[in-house]
Amino acid sequence: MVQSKKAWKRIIADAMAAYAREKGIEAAMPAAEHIVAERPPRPDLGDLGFPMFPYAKLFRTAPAQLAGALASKVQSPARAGRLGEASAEGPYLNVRLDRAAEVASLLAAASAESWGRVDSLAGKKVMIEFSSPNTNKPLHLGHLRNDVIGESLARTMAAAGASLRKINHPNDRGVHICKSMLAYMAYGEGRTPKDEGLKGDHFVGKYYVLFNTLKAERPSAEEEAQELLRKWEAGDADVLELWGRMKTWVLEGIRATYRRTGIDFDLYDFESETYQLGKDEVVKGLERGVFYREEDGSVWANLEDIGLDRKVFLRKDGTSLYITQDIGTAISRHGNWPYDRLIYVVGNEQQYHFKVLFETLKRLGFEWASDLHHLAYGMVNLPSGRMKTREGTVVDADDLIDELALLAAKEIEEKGREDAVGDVDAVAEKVALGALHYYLLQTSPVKDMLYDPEQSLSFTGDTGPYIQYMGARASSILRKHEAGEGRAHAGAADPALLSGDADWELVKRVAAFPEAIEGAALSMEPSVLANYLHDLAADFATWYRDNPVLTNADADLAATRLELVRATKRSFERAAYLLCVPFLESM
RNA sequence: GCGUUCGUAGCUCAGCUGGAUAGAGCGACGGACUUCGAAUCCGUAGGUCGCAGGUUCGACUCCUGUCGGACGCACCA
Repeated sequence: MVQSKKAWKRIIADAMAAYAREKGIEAAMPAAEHIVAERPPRPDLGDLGFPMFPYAKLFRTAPAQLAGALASKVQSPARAGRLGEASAEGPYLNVRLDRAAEVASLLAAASAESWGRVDSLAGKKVMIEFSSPNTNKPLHLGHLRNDVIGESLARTMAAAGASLRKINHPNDRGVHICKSMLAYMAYGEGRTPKDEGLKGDHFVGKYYVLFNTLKAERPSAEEEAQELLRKWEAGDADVLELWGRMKTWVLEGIRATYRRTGIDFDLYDFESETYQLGKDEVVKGLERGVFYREEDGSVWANLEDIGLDRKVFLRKDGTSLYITQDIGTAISRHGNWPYDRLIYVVGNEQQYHFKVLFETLKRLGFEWASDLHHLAYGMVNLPSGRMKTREGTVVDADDLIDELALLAAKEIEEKGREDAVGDVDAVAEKVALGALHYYLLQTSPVKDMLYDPEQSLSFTGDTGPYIQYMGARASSILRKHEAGEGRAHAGAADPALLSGDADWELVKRVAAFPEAIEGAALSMEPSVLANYLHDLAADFATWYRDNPVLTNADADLAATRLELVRATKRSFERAAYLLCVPFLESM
């Protein structure tokens, strides 16, 4: 279908050129790739629509008249290429594709191993940094959004041909880490997560919260935390030992959550290992006049000329800051693996930071600074407002998934699906993840979103489970066929049989899968794919209800529709994978 | 105060690089299971796309202003 669209643009461009010659018009004609194609609002108007408004004044002809003139010019090349036919529909040149030809090419493409891969980003190296948790507490709902955006985007860009490197840049140093250490020293009595029967991240997180208690009991606690940080930076053996121990606990816990949600990384790039980076670059930049030194010795950049502020890059004692480090990591990453793009999946509260970072790298003379991209995502709010640690309104990632899985298991039991499903808990877990991930990806990343626990626990409507259910229904039909049931065995597939309107609508939807991947990959918006998948599921639901496959009286039609089900299922599977929604054969 | 960003149906969200009557889901109401699994399907009701200008043959989409919300403007990360 993508090919046909391109071919039509070519044909129309040629027809315009010919028409221009006839009319003696010298003006430059639009290039084929610039001709806009759209979907007519109603199926009976055709499969593709080309508005003629933009070319009216070029030809000094009314759009409707132009559409008419081009329609006749276009017929013979279209027929020759089995591309269907064109007609003027008011000011639009509309195209009805050759259904049999399109069905044949779709069924062939969808059965190929390459189905679900496009080449829009072929040869590109994309590095993506996401998740990057603090190593003093477990993951919460906000991380889940970050994680699934990053993972889904990585998968999608890889499907679009890019080679990906996924990086986790945990924040494992700083005063907040020291606070959990201090509280552990005060209350931990040498206990381990095992002793308390807690997951490592929850265990350490507990002490981080206990720091507030400590502070109430001991007013010097804040200062002690600062002192601990100084010792850490000085390399104090005892401090480093405890730091390492607690960090390991947290990471074990967080990694368990990643395993559960299907998130993984090519590289862990700890801040404790990179925080010294960037200083040299700042010194070099100082010599070149990119930075200036204040009287107290601190080093600054003045970005006021582009409407930003002045920003510190080195403290007066010469130590580095967050932004200094980011300068260093960007440079060293580019040195190790020269990327065509580096995407930072980081909350939108850091937009200013990245603006300054990118601008500074540009001023330092790195031409690849324009390849850096901050994928800013919005906050996840609750109906009651913001999540706040102090108010205990943070939705813990593990607890949330547990709760969802429990509910899914109950649903399976209520429907009496235990036997059909096999391992109830395993399937319930996948339904839970499908519900969660789809919910988080449905909304475009830039927007703040509302997380309504009750609504997210509902499995009806525009949800992950709905999509999984449709995938399972498609699988079920194929399974029955494999088991020898149905009439498809007695027939032979013939693409021409799917020319009826009902089949055609589903064919078009399935065929649009590659375009959805391309759209999501280029715009870096997993929600594009999420919306596509929902449309696919909804179209399939309507279709299979009214159009018998295995039970069809016509064996050839049964066999052909079976192929369409197969193509649909493969699209479900691959699209769901890209969205981190587990595919289920049965649920 | 300055900057960034969001503002579409009662609620949660779509709406592709501006194009033909603005779409889903939830909720409400009414239908469909001796028929490939009803976590489903079909129908009805519900919107002056925050507001006001501007650009354009054409604006939910671009520009300006304005109102409202969120976030940011640390020698924290």
